[in-house]
Amino acid sequence: MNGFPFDTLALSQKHTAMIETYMLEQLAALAEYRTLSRVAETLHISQPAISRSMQKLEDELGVPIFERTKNRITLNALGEIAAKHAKGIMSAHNDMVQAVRDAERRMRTFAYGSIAPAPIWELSPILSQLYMGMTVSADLQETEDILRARLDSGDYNLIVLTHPLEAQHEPGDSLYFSQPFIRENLSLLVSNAHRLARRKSLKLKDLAGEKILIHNKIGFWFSVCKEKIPNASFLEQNDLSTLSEIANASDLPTFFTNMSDRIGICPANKRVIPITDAEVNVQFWCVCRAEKRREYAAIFNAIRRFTETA
Amino acid sequence: MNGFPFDTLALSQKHTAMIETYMLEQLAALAEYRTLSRVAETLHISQPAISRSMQKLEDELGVPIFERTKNRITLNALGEIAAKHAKGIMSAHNDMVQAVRDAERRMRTFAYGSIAPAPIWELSPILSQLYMGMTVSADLQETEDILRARLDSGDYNLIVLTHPLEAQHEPGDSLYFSQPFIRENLSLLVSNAHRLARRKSLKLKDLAGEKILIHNKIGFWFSVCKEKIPNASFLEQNDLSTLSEIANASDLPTFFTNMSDRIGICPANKRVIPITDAEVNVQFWCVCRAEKRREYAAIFNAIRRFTETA
DNA sequence: GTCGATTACGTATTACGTAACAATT
DNA sequence: AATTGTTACGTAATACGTAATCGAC
Repeated sequence: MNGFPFDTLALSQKHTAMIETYMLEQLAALAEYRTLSRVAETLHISQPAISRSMQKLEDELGVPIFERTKNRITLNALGEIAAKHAKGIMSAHNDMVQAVRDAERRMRTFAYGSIAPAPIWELSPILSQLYMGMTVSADLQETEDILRARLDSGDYNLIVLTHPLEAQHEPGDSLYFSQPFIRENLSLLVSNAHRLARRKSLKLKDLAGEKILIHNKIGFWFSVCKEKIPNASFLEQNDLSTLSEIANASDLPTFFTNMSDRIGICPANKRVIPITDAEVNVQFWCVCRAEKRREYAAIFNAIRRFTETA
Repeated sequence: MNGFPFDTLALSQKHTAMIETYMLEQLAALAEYRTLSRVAETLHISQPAISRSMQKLEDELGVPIFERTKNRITLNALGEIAAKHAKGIMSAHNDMVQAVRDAERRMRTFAYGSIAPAPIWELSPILSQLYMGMTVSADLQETEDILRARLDSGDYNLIVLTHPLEAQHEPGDSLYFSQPFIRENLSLLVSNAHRLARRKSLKLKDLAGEKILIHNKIGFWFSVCKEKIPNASFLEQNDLSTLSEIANASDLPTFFTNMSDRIGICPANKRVIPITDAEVNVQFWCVCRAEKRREYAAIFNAIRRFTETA
């Protein structure tokens, strides 16, 4: 025998030789499928293999875990315990590879979420340039809750809100770091024939009862509009180019912001009427967890430069 | 290639082949010992073996988990994560064999604890006869807390207290089942020359200031005596036969109960004076968890028969 | 008969050790 | 020179499949 020379001494009580993975896998499967044959076809190995594995497992545990009759094998009480643990270990295996791969993905990607689309249009180019070779992924979310939860869980490196986030837990040091980003102001885009076309400015409640063409992937705007405009009927559209085509071809009013023109929605023989409610004239803030502030210093510098020049 | 015929199809993405135990073991060890050579000598395998294992592990995870220089290998951030999980899985392995073997031991032994020695003298023979071939283990404990905790944890199948145990949590059904067992009454054993020798009965406080020879493995008796006898100086002894020899050879008073004679401590030219305090004239109760009452019916029947005839 | 578990036996896989090598200290 | 990690190569351990056997339904 080669290898460990003390084996000859240790054979009386082998130092609790670690249980092999395949045994746990097969035991867990046996607890599920109840017969060796079904385990065999499930795991794509032969019955005799399972039979021997379970014998060996039982032998290594040193206690009987099966109730055997001539052509039936069932787990006894100890076997059920063992199987429960085996399942736990199996899922721990999966958790391990999951965790490692997730961590790797997080290292390779900069993921952020935004409460509105406009910050994404501006921020993603900045980040892509800053994190060359990395994946920059941006999510649009309707609610702040999701954004904060994913920021805290580490799913997001950064989020964009309409207000800064301060520490509500610790009095001394903030949990979050917030920095102002772009501003966005909502206007209504109406044809000259529209009843509101002459107005210099509007309140949301002035739009009561209007039929308004609207994009439905616009983050918090959507809920604000639905909430603040009484009896409005929104004609939802989720394709941007068709939306602007319909808007041009019809007299239906649409929304428009100071950021909209950057992505090519230009008004044609229409009027732009500012909406003056505070809720729709927002200052966006980029927020990260306080402990990441140093790591993301380059980002916040780039954002500051962008904000100042823009 | 024999075996699973679809392997040829699946080779593009091997269905997340489960990580082998030896890899986890070696990874965990590497996180501890920091170099392959030290891992090798710790686990009693060669360095090249570790080297290849870690390469294979890294390959299977699909992400780099090491920082490699020509003659140095260290875990990177991902490797630390992997190692943390590996350690968890390793201990889960140990927990599994531990749990199974513990469960087996519990099935093979009837373990109980008692607040006093006398119930053990009576109960163990009964249980041994009832559970032939099983191990009957009896523990003497000084406090009820330990007994109850171990009864609840399953370490004890049964405990003996000086009072029944009723449900304090659930109003309807009791958590415990209690059945009366033997009674035990404390007396003082004194030589005829002793100042208390003429007394027909005693209170514990009458023993104030006495030097008393006492055994120190007598469960609750010890704390009761220490608590209720003011200024007593106890001469502790933990060997029973030498205690009775000293008692016979000296004029020192000792304790004695109605159960003492069963184990051969007989008074020789001494007087037995009953002590009348309620705390030292006790009724013992056998207590099990309510859900075990049916399972232990035979025990409680045997106890009842014994109690009635004795 | 079929189905399920076990045993026997040969084989393919693979984790191992030895040896040789490379590079850093 | 000593230490550390890697590669090459042959070997020993072992988990596997096939075939045969036994019992139960």
